[in-house]
Amino acid sequence: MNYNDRKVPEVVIKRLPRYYRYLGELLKQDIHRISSNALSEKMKVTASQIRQDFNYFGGFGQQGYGYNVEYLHNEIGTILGLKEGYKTIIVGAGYLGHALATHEGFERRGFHLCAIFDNSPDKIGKEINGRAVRDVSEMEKYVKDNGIEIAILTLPRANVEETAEKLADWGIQGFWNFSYAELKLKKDVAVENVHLSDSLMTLAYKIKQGND
Amino acid sequence: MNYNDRKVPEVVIKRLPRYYRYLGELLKQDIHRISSNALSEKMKVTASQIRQDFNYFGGFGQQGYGYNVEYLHNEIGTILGLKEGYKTIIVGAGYLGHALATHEGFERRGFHLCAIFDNSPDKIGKEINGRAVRDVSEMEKYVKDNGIEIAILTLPRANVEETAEKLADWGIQGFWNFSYAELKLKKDVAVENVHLSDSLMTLAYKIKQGND
DNA sequence: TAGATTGTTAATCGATTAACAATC
DNA sequence: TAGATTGTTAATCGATTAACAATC
Repeated sequence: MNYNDRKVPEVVIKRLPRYYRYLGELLKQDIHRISSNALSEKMKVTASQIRQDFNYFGGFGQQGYGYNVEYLHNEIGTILGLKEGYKTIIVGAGYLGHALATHEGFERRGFHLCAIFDNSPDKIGKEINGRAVRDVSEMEKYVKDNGIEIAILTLPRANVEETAEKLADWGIQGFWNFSYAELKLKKDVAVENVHLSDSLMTLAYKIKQGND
Repeated sequence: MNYNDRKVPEVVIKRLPRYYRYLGELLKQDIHRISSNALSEKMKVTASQIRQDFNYFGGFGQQGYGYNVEYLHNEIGTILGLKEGYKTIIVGAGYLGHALATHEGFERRGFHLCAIFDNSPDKIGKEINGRAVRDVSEMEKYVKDNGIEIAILTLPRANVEETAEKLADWGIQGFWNFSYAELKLKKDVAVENVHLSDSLMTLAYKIKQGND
């Protein structure tokens, strides 16, 4: 699991993408060296937490020097699995599917979008970002033949559960689920649920607090 | 802040939308009464946590009976601020803006979408869900005249910071930000950042773990 | 070498779980 | 009344912060 088998807490994992993001920013600004203290100021967390977090994976710094930004960025990318180059499909070619298909940061993070599927005759055959939308009836063969690993689910709620179970049977290892339902699958596959409504409700609460 | 001024921890707030979601489901299934124990099984959390969470707001149950689902659902909705009917605009009429504009759960959670803005001549005037896309040059007047409270930011990263600062000056109280940048504004307004890339990276990590 | 800053242990803080008296 | 289940206090667990020795 990591260099010394301490279990990495969920909260730490959740912070890794944010570190990755900030380190990427630093690189863009041509900053190649940073101390936990300087980084903590930028990110509004404690330096202690930063050092503690990195140490779950073995420590990437050097006493008296700090961290090499490029190296650290790269290591975190590796830990997150961004070098794996996962083969991905999008299921559901609505506006959201469209938005994700044209999402720039996608390929950059090692996700290779192979195909887009839909069941509506209006959409099948139309091009999205240079790719023709395929008929879901061809999906089983495509997924199996091409060894697809990740499915992005942007289809209507009613069909999600059933579609995902099938996809898992055909070999999909991870789901990025945007439908309202909380996906719970029989097979033990990775699921990341994106609940936009939850996020919106959190915003509503924050505004209400501010107005008190 | 709440019925006895204990500060509600951030983690509790984050769980409220999920409770709200599950309670809504129960109502759909015509279940009108539930114990913390039964709910805990469905939601895969401890009954203790559920009771503890609700008690930050004063306790909504009855000994020997449990919770009235409708009442509880309603109360959590109120706590979250879903009854406020916030006036909302979308800034950026790309695919993501489009997706959110047609998002069904939107109005249902008390957000009233008033207008959509873009700066591209290609998009201005086009209809989205029955609303003409407006020119951003009219945005200041529109926001001020109509007392808009929330702005959903689905515009390119490069323009986000500047646009958001202006909007805050014009009276916007909350931002739902989808751009890659982490919004930090001078004014003290509510910001909910949605980092789709972070979510995707978390998925990548989970898959990698599963494969180990 | 002296100064800086990490890696890591120890102390603190907060959140979760357990337990049970209150009460419907 | 007896049984059920909450509201709430106390115990436990885990995460964050502080401190400092190791070392570049």
